[in-house]
Amino acid sequence: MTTPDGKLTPVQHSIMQMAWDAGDMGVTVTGVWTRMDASRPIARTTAQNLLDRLFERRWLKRVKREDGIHYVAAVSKVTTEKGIASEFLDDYFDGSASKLVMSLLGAKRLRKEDLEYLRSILDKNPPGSK
Amino acid sequence: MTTPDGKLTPVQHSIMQMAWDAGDMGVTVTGVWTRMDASRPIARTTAQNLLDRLFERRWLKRVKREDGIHYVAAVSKVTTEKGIASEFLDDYFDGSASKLVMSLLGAKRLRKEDLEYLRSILDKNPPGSK
DNA sequence: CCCCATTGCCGACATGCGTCGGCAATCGTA
DNA sequence: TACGATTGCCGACGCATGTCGGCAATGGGG
Repeated sequence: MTTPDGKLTPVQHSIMQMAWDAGDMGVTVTGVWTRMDASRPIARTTAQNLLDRLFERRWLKRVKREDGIHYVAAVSKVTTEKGIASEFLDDYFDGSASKLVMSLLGAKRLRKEDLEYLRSILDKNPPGSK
Repeated sequence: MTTPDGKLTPVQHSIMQMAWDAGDMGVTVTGVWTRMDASRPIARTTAQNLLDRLFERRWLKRVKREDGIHYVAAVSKVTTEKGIASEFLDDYFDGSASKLVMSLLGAKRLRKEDLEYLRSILDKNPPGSK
């Protein structure tokens, strides 16, 4: 039960991203507000609530410091993204990574660098039996 | 405007899946209800509303036939899945397919068949420069 | 022909999310 | 010291979603 609740929406994920980038330092309401406001104008209380709800759902930890309240990521980015990718696979691609990659290929979302990179990963993986 | 609105939740996607499987025949409220009820007990009106809202959002077309109302997929599965995969990539992996595949790899969601399949895809792709 | 099962549809609910206004406390500077 | 800006927090909204009950119409079997 020290595990986060539920899934992350895109907005929520973007906030977690800021928290991960900030490391132990954590983020503040004003900090998040400012950065979000850059793209789409947002009220300060909006950032506030987003942060608070993420805290209630145990995605963030609250740390009171001299200069105000900081929110620190409670789960690692790597762990979280494994979960996100896995759930997505199960929810929309029948758990088949191949199907997902094929759709990505069809959508032309795999650029040459991606292909080369994937090849390098594949090249140093479990003995390709064949 | 003959384009569907918004994204599909997992439940909604599972219904679209039934519609795609049914092809031109389409699905009926009772049919969807029965199949959903198999996993988790659901009221008939729940299936009804799910179908109706998907219709309002232009994911399904309504076809009145002698034996009742049928709902037929209004968009192809292939097109839809390209979109789903693309949006997911942008929303959670910074648009980078490589990052996504790495998470899948870390989550051990790429089985041997997947790796072999990916290799075969890579093998017949744009002249790997360099 | 009548009754009951099926079908279609309307309205409603609890929840979560993104969004905000307003208020009280605090703090730095003029 | 006094005042304006900053910070923390509560309550609320509109909307989408999954869920359901109830009712009217339709139709097939006894």
